Order: sequence, then C-alpha cells, then structure tokens
Amino acid sequence: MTRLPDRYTAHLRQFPQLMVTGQRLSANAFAHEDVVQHSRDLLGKVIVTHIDGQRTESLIVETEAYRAPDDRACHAHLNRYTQRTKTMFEPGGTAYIYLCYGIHHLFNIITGPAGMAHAVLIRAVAPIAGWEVMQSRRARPRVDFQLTAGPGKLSQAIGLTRALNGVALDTHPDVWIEDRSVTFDEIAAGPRIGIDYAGDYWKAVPWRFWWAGCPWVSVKR
DNA sequence: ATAATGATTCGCT
DNA sequence: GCGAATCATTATG
Repeated sequence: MTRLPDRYTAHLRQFPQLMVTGQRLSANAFAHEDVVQHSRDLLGKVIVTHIDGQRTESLIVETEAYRAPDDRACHAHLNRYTQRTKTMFEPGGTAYIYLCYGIHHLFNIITGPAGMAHAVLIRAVAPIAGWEVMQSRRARPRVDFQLTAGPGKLSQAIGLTRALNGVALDTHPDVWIEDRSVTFDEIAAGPRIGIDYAGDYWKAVPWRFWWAGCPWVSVKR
C-alpha cells in the first residue's frame, strides 16, 4: 500500500484520529428536521465503502442542501412523487443515488423523518484510504486534487452507483458514514451549483457548504 | 410512443 | 470559455 505524496495529505495531518476507526452513524443521526443544518453537520464525516472487494475511506469536505417541499431546486419540489424521487421519501440515512446527464452517478444522503424528502448532496471528499482504487476507477493519468472534487467524480472514485440507490446507510454492509470527531475551523457558504432552472431566489440561496481553504473542494472561491 | 433535459465532466480552442 | 457525451426520467400526446 503506497502513500499519497505529502502535498495531498498535508491538510489531513491535523486530524490524526482520521486514521482510527470511528463510530458508524445510526439512524437517529440523520433525523434532524433542518436539512440546511444537516448539510453543515455532515462536513467532516467519513464515507466508508466496500465495493468489488475494495475499501475506500474519504472525508466529506463539500455538501449542498436540497429541501422539500418549498425548494424549487429539489427533485421533490412540492413533494413531487415519482419513480425516481420516491427514494427521497424514505427515512433519514437512506442513500439517494441517481444518474445525471446519462453519465454521472450523484450521491445524496436523505435526512429528516420518513415522508420528508430532504437531501444532502455530497459534492466533494478528500481521500483518506484506498486512493489507488479511486485513481484506478477514475482512470485519470495522474493524481491531483481533481480526483474526488465533484459529485460525479467522487461517486465514481468510491464506487457508488445506482445499484445502491435506496440502501440504509446505518445498516448496509458495504457503505456507511462514520464520525471520527473531525470538525473544521472555518466553514464557507455560497450558492448551489448547476441549478439555473430553479429561478433567481433558489439559485442564490447559500446552501452550498465547504471546508474553507480545502484544496479538494469542487469549485474555487 | 416520442421528445426534452439534466444537482456534470472532460477535452479542445 | 464552449460543446459533446449519453441515457434514465419525466411530461406530453
């Protein structure tokens, strides 16, 4: 097992506890009513996957909140219930994974009580373990900060596809979220990305959150 | 049954 | 900065 070059792990050095197994989040950890707060709270949590016999661990560094039923950018706007969005009405802790542009799998965590279709989109992670697997799945020529900086990129890197849409993150054997007691000094906020269709108001709401200064986030500034 | 489109990414100019 | 890739989902007839 080779190590990532130092410049790609420098930001994690302040969190030695990341190298120790943490506490898996249980169902009640996803039950808060406020999805915007939840979106901030998920920063610093760790995604663990066991896909095709390969383990990955990655630190959540960027998220976006999508709130039902009023948010026009949310797939479940006005509680729209379809074959795709029905996953969003499952209890908090459910994985909502859908195909975007026919190419990219986007990973969301459903939050709140069953019937409340709130989602937190995971937009960027920093690799902790298994970066060789991520590199291989991404088929990128060289390691750089683009490896997992983007919702489609990270899902591909850690092996998440629609095959896992609807699974419960608190009980599933192959994918879960851990708390390793990481909190960030400074969290930045700004408008969400790629939702021009949602109208001026919802386009401007600052519901995208990221670890300020982190080199692994998807969009600059 | 048909048509439009997207919570993106990549490569090229 | 621009446009193509690529297909499940959704609305509409």
